[in-house]
Amino acid sequence: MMMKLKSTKPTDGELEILAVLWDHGEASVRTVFEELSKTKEGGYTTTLKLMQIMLTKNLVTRDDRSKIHLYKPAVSREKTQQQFLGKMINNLFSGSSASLVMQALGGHTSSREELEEIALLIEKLKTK
Amino acid sequence: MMMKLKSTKPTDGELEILAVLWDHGEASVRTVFEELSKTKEGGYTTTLKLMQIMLTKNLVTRDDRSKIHLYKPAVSREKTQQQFLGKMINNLFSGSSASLVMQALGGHTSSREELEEIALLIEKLKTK
DNA sequence: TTTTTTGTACGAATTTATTCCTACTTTGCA
DNA sequence: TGCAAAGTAGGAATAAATTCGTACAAAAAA
Repeated sequence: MMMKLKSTKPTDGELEILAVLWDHGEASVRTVFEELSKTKEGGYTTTLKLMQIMLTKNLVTRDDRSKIHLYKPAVSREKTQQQFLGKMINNLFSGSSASLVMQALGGHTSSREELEEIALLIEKLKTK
Repeated sequence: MMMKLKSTKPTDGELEILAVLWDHGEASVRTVFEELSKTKEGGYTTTLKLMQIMLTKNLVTRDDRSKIHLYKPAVSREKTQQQFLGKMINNLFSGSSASLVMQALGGHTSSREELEEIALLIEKLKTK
């Protein structure tokens, strides 16, 4: 029987770490820590511990052949985005993704190029 | 000096309660509890306690002239949507609202009418 | 009027997330 | 070699969110 390893919903702190890992592809605790330090307080071992916990939650994988362990995201950015979008659409937008899109477009500025791109996608979706 | 009453970011549990209050405009603990029970376990006093906490956080207001206290949302649905969208755009979409919109459109189905409506909004935004 | 039901208040227990301290190990270098 | 630097592991303290038990007050029903 096929048993998918459950990956729980990342917390806020975990999301920050995942963001770094998604950008780098693979990174040591040191690298992640340095990156987070740019915008955030906190000690080295805090990041370390969090990443260790993420390992037990199967949010990341780890290569520990070397002394310096290298971590990789075990969940994709896109999948995680969908996960959070879905939750938000249910919780806050009564299940209507269109309503979320309208709010996002209305409340946050987008460049003309981005708007063009979105319009294009809509055309494509309409012909489906 | 103008001091705005701080209203902190609602938690998941608080969001569920707010959703009921937004729909009803005003509701007793009993009403909210019944509503939540449709999709969720948990005792009456749990909902009560949560709503009391929300009062101290200024997420709701309360009319306690009658024995049955009536609660109203103190934050608007739209404002809260913007708050969460903003956070999500930063955390998960590298600050690009357009990228969030693309994901939402791509990953969650919308009706043709909704797509039309969005396309219309985009036209309006482009002429700005 | 007595009793039962429905309600609020509040404290305590639990759970989950976060933070940091300390111990120990390995590596690099003087 | 021996010492300092950089790592990981793991436990304990703290914080935040959630859950529920118990006490008591008010209203409704018997």
